[in-house]
Amino acid sequence: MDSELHQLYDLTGLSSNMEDYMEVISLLSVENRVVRVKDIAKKLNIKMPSVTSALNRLRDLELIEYEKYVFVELTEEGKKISGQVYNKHKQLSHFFHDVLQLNPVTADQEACKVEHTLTPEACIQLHKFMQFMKKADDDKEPWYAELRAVLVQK
Amino acid sequence: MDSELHQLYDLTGLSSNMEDYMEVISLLSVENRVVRVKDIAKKLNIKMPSVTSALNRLRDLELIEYEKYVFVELTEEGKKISGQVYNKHKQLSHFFHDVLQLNPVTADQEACKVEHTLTPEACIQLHKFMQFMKKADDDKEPWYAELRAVLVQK
DNA sequence: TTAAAAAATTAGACATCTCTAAAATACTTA
DNA sequence: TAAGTATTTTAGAGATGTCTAATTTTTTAA
Repeated sequence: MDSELHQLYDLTGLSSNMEDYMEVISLLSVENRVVRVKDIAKKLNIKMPSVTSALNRLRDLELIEYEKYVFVELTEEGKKISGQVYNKHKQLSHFFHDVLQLNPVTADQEACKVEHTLTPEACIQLHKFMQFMKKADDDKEPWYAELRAVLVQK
Repeated sequence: MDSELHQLYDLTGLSSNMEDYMEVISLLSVENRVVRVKDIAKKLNIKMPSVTSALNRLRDLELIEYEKYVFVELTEEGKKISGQVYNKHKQLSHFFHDVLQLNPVTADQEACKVEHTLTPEACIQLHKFMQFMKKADDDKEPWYAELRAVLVQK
């Protein structure tokens, strides 16, 4: 159990920016048939030449398959890493939305930033915490309703 | 009340690194009589020339008073900003320690990283959340004891 | 099938933040 | 007070990650 969680939250060894690229590539490869430089740039709010140079670095790290003018694909290693980042993201985004009651968009933005900094240990604890909170919500615990009321207040 | 909180958590407009410098300078000016380049470097785990160049930038921003070979002091604006960062830090460190049950050192490290990314809105919600949790702890709510038990488990 | 439009890349610059090596300044103590 | 030590700064380089302008390649459509 412990080792499973560790696997989920293992560090990638990538910079925040590179992790962002991996995550966006992963998202786009689900959303669209192909992953375009233009779309990566749009999602990350940067210009295309920045994407090209990032893709070259990610290819050198063997996290993507990429040749000039050809669409991008994740390698097995790349899928593993983007999956790890995405798991952290989901966890955090739930925390910010379901617990702290931020609106979904803000919760997502917040998760985007924090996901790169959380250590495996913190993720494991957050995971346990979120399970507890989810159960309280499902069981309609009165204290959980109170918490929600407090957080929704201006 | 709302505006008070906003003031506490307002963004500094500084990069993560610059915020770290401000925080360390603030800490050292409490700990020691004077703030030395050497000590800043040690706290941030970097070399002295990096500190010198950061100090020049912070002086240009009028956040510190600094002249070559003379000890560093925070300006009023600098105190305000380092205070804001420190408040976020304290909040987060409590969350990681008191709620998620990370050990104090890890909790502090985690806070150090996250403190630069949290928006004012998220901070406000976290603040409310922490107040609720503290009250539950003080009131010895059974569910709070359960939560703690879950989080302490391996 | 070829001209126009769209997409992507290259080239080169710039900001941030770090480093090492060497020089300058300040402090200490014999 | 002068020599030696500690501290700080300068100079210059390198990594990361961004940009604009110009060029190249691919796609589209007349």
